[in-house]
Amino acid sequence: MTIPSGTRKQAAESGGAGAAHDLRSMLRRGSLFEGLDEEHLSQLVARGRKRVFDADQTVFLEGDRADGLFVVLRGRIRVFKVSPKGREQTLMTMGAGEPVGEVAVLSGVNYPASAETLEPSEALYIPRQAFLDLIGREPEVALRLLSALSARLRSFASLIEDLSLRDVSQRLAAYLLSLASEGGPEQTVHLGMSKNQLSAAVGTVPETLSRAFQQLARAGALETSGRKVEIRDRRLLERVAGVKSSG
Amino acid sequence: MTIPSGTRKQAAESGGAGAAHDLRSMLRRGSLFEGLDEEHLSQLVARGRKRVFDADQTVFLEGDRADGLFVVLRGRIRVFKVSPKGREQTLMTMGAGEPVGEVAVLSGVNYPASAETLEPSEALYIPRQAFLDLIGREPEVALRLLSALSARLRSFASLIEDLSLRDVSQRLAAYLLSLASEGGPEQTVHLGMSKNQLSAAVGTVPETLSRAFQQLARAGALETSGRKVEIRDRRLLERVAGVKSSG
DNA sequence: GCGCGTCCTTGACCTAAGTCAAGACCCGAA
DNA sequence: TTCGGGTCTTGACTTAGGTCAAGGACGCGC
Repeated sequence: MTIPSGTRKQAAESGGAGAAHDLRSMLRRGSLFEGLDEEHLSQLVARGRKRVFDADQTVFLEGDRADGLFVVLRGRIRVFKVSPKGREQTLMTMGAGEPVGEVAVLSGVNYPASAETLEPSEALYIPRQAFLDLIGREPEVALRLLSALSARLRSFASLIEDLSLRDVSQRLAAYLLSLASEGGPEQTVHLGMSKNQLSAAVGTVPETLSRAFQQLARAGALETSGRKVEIRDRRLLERVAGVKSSG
Repeated sequence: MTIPSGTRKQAAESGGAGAAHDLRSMLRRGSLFEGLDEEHLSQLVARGRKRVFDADQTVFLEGDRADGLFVVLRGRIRVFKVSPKGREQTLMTMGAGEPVGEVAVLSGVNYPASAETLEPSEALYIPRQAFLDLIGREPEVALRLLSALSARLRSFASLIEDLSLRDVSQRLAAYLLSLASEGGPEQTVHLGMSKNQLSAAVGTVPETLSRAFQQLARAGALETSGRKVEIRDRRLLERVAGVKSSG
């Protein structure tokens, strides 16, 4: 429902030349390529292809043959699964500097989930072999990638835990707190996506999400207006979420 | 409930010497260290420590400080999360040659989940630094590890999908089929764990699991007896599971 | 300002699945 | 053989949360 086929426009492409310097510095910003030397970076950019996306545009679909991966340069991409009946479950949301679709490159031949943009975005598309060459040659990058995948594994594990062992209000509270991360007891957080998409991230349907919000609002934990949520009682929210300390 | 504290016996340990050759060939069996040369392997074994576990013994608990990882030599280890109320959700089950706890070594300082044996098992405990040294020095191993983590990410993603978008019968059917993997339309599969543990793997409670079995049995898809399940109608089971083709 | 479409909320309903409490079964020990 | 312990199943009940169908509310173009 979030990806009516009519919305699958073609993304703009641009060859390796042009703003190559720009690209390199953008890549460096992400933890993955942080300390990478000029030469390897240039090679990567030369063999890659920048792609520009509108908001809510499909990046790839589950099952598509994966000949490469994307590194987000700007914007946000959400990765999700779709049920036969059209319900969606978001697996993760990736921002600038983070890789998307590398799992398909490292094992298997097609993307294990679908991906779309949450806002106007740019990504560098890197062909499989170029990426494999790089990590084969630069152990440093391989190590960074290992730690990135580990972190993702952690977050998947906690999503599994949430879906299996906690109810919608708990998940919503936890999600909001993760957006709020630091800050005082009162604070405004921006969802950065539609309530529809939020429901997919939290693992429920819009109706139930709405009721969960209502419940938290009635309890005095927060107030909502559009895509903004004002946290009124952080402690309460933490109590609802179950205050899990991360490792 | 599966880990009453009284069960946390001390695992037997043995120094690097002794059956070192045995260990090396065992390690080579797993895909992770498959082609590794004798020297690196010896180092690994020298710096590691073999540990022997009974069935249903705790290997580590979520939150424990992680100074190293385990490589299963024999038996099976299941990794799981526990809710405040004591319900469990198993994340994965690892067999011979597979690493357990490497996520904690690669990112973060403590184990993100708990682990226990499903049967009498042996594992090589490898201290963090020994492992990091190895993958820093042997790009081949790093690559293998990357592909192992990718595969795990895939399986986590599909567990998330299952928990969020499919019901218990579907999950059970899919699980049984994954155990049956190949083979004719009629076939006996061994669960290799108690129904209690199976319910944690499938993401439910024993009562509901029991009813799901009953339902599938009444439909003629299978028959159960103890820890064995006889598949009577594979097609039907596949239809229930939703026949997901893997990538 | 008006009308329309999209997104969000609300209400009423229904069903999957969790809880609680017995019982049945199996097995090993005495 | 009988007792006692786990483990599994069954039944009756409750509830979270999904579904369906209307309404609102907001934003945008005209």
